[in-house]
Amino acid sequence: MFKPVPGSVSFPKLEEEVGAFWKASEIYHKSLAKREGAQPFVFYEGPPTANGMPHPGHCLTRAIKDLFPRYKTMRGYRCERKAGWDTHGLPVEVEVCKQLGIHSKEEIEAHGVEPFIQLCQKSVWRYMQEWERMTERLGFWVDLEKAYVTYHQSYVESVWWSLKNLFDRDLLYQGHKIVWWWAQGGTALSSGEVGQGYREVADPSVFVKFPLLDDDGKQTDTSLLVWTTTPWTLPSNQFAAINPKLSYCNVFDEETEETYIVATDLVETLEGKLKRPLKKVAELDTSGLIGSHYRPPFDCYYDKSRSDEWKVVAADFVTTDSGSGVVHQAPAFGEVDYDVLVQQREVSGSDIPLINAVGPDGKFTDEAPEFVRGRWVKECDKDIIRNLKERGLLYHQEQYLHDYPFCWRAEDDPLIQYPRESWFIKTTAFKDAMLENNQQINWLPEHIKGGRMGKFLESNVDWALSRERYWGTPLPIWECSSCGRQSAVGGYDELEAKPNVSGFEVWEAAKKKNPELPEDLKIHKPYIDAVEFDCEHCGEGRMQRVTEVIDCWYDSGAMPFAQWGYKGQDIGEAKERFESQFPADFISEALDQTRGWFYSQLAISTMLFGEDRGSRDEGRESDASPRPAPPYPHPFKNCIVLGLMLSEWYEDKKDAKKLYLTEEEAKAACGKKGFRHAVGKMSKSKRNYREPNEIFDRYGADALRWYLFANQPPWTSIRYSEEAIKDSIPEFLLRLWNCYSFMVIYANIDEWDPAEECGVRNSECGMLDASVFAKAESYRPVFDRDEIDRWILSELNRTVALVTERMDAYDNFGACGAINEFVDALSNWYVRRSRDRFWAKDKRATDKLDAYWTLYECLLTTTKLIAPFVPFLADAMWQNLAGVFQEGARSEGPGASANEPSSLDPRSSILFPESVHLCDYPEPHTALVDEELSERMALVRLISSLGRRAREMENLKVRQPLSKVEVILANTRQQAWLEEHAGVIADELNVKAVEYSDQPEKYVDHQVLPNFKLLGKKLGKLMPKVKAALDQASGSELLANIRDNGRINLSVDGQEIELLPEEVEVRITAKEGYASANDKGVVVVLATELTPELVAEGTARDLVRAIQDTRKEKGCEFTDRIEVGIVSDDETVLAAVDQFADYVAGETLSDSVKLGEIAGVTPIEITHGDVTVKLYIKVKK
RNA sequence: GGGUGCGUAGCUCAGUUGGUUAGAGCGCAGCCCUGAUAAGGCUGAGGUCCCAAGUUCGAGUCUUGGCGCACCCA
Repeated sequence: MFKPVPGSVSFPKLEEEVGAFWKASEIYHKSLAKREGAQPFVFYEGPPTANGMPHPGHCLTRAIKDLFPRYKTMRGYRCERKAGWDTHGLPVEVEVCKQLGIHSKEEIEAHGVEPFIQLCQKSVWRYMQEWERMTERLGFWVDLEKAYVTYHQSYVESVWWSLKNLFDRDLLYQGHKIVWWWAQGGTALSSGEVGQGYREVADPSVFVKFPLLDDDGKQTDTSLLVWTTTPWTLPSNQFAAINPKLSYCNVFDEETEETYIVATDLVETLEGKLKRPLKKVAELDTSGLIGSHYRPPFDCYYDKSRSDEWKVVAADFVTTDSGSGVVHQAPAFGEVDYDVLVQQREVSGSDIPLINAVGPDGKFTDEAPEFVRGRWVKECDKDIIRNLKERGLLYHQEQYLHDYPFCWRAEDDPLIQYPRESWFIKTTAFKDAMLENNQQINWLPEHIKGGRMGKFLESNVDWALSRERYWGTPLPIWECSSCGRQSAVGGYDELEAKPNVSGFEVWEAAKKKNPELPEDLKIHKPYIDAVEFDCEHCGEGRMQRVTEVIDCWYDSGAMPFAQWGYKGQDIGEAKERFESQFPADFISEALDQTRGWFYSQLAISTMLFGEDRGSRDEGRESDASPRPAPPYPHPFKNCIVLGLMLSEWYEDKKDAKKLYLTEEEAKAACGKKGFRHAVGKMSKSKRNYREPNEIFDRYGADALRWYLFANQPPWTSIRYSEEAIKDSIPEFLLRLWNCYSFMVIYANIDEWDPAEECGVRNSECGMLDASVFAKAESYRPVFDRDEIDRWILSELNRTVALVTERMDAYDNFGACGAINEFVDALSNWYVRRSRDRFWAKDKRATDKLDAYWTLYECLLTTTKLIAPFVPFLADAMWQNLAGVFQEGARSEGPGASANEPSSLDPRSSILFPESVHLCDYPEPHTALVDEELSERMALVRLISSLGRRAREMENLKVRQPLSKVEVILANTRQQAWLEEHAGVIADELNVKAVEYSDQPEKYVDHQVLPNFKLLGKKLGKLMPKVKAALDQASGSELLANIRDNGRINLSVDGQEIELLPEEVEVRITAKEGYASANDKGVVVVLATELTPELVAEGTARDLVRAIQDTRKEKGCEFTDRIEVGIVSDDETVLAAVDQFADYVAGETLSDSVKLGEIAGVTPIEITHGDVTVKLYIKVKK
């Protein structure tokens, strides 16, 4: 016996039970144990940070990350899923600062780095529980207990090892980076922080004369007209940039009597500003101009160095949108300006110094012109302009409105771009290798490859690795205090073995003071900073660690090896784990990770394990890359790039602040039309989305998962639409549940039990498929069963094949579509059409047993099919459907089985998979797929639907039988099919006969159209005329032509044209005046005349429905028997009872159906058409 | 300013190598069916396929140029 299925089901409750069962029975571990030794399917978890609340967007990533590993596991692969946590970085520090109520680095230092990082370490786990609960509740199977954590010592050491490798290969170097600098706070700001602080301000916009020098270094009478909006950077000028693609000219200004060089296109604009004409003297050869020398506006550096360093350079970022087409370059204060310097260094082969007249405090240094020294740069703009004016170098000045960033913590402080010493990884040396690697990755959607990722790689710049912060992986570089030479350290033990090493006592003291401190902190600031040792280079100084930590993106990008603590070992577990789990078959994150985790992984892997390691001959110690060096792609082969998650809500039209998450709620609060629909970014403050936990409680994880998988390809932007999540219950989950519930109800009534049928209860029964079922005598070969059985099994196997194909292509959307279509066919055609067979009296009728086996097999296979998608529902169904094979050996239900002893060997005490997740994914039985049968059944369904449409239009209820339906088909091949299915159609449409009209002309018009696809090439330009000719000719004549001659002959434009039958398409349309409907080459015509017999039968059916309703209202069991009495003075009712009493009795489980009252029973009044009938129904107990 | 993606029904989206009646779901209006049904089915209204030009016998689909939106970068 199956466990009875409750009348109404709560999916959230069911899921809690299934989840508890998984936990207690260790199903996840068993699913791995089962695949011991199998081919691995490698998955990498992109580590989230747990110091923020999990967000609906994380549900999507985690759901997709769960889906494919589950699928691949069922397909026979072994898929480990090691969880991971990203724990370092500025966001953590900011959280802690908030907690402490401090901002700047000075304040952190004042508070003490040691207590600060201890707080950071704790803060990392703030929302751990919420994350674990969300992960579990969503059904994301991942090994949380063995999660990798980026601050753990083994992880940090692994990162160190990789950095040492890069350092030793001369790929790690120090340089300048231009950052957005908060001078007052003494810190750089991240791009996110900068983005928050943009404000529109008016800055000066000045045109300054830079006199050109002749070959002897003498000033000429021609000046570059140079534009800038940051006059304070002029003392640090190093170049003037022009765009060689623009044209430039000399203009003579009669007022100043000087000649200037400007972009030709800007002359007119300039004239407008000056309100006087300029005289164009000559077009200039830009290539000749490039390299020309000029005199910079201030001499503070000019005097001290070689004058030929100030020159005109080419730069394509110069535009004619504003300014003069000649742009002032101060490499210290602009990223693009700095790039120009780097280029010039390369071109000249000399180390041109970076000129910087400003200190880190934002004040001019003593190198600056005297009148600005020691002053905040932004305050000096005016004085600098005045000074230029006095010296005759200022040509024009105005105000310029633009957006400029201010500090988000001190909003009066403008930020400045400022050079900081920084460590870089020479990723540019690997640009081609990364591009090649990228080329081999299967990106979904595909456009990421050549688009966002490809373009990003094309414009690769060296990775600025270091951060002047506290909570992060310390940069493992030690520098000699005496000779200044540097060494990289690849591990803690390596450090301990250094000559005369000291400083470990700082950690030991801290640990002694607070034994609770995690060991992992010893490799962090400030403890690690105390460790120093004798210089290996000069033997005199002490080696001390540089102060920086590294970019936490490097941490996460190192996870392919760092998760195992791999440090290039030749043997051992770390090596084996790493090598067997590299590269990943599958990863998935959202689009924003393109420049984040996707890039950091790709870059690190290409540099460390690449085919082309950018071999360099001047490596410091060794230039060997670590093993392995597998072919591209690595470290991941397939990557689903998820779209952004948006939210959907409803706003009160009168007050947009009032918002509702479902239309229902909005309607209740604002009336039917008092609200508007909105889609947009999720916002915590707006609260325009429902927390994941609440979604789980209201609708369940499966509803959410199905919504995420089935409603759109995962890379389009996905709305977190509560409405749509809710809809996935009736549209899919409940529909399937109803089929399952139907099966269980009737199987139990009929005492049909597959295990008993097979005689294999509690013994070996494999994966519960046809090979086991065939042991049952009642399990007949599919080919002997009813057509509808063969049909649904054909659909099932077609679906299995399609789903497998789609999932192998990482197309969950397509797979879900196929599953959904199948469940719809099962529910709305198979079960509905087969109900009579389940209700048949003879419990052992072959036809009935066929139906049970067919439905059972469909359901069981479906549970396996949907297991990766909706794992809870699938397992709940499986427990009951398959559970009968284990009766007695199992306790009741998933929740109750928590007491079972746990065993990691799925075969030891369990004879069949105790969970659907331990099953193999179904294989399609192609022999059972019958495409023609699918097509036929589709036609039958189409005819039924057309028939109902015709009834609808004539207002003829389906309950009223009609004498016949006539069907006209455009495709004569289909006629024979129909004859075989007449019974089904007659039944569906409630007609006595299905006929094929011998006078189609009476009901339909024929239209012959050219088959454009076939004829397009043959006819070319004649096409429209042929179409017109066919239009004009009589359809039935053309048809007769085809019938008699096998072709159509036309004369078009004096040309004889012959059309073969396959070159035309025949359409039929129903004529007016009949109860008919048509579509896709089918016309259905209903006979509408009613005889008294038909009316009586219709009435009888109406009575059946009324009695059934009453049974239901009275709460009858399906098997309760009743007595029926009917009182009416209507002739048709009397006739109906007279003629169809047996029929009514049979349909309603009545022992008797008679005219007249039943004593002691309160009658129920029903209406049939416009007459009233009294029903007496007595339930027999 | 540059890059990438996207503009199809009131909303959210499908739409095969270009083929002539552009589909689905939701919503709206109306109806039907129902002893598996918190279901299901049918019908209706609703479309300048963002605009323009081009290629072609034929363009939602291809090309070019606009316009608009989103994201990333500057």
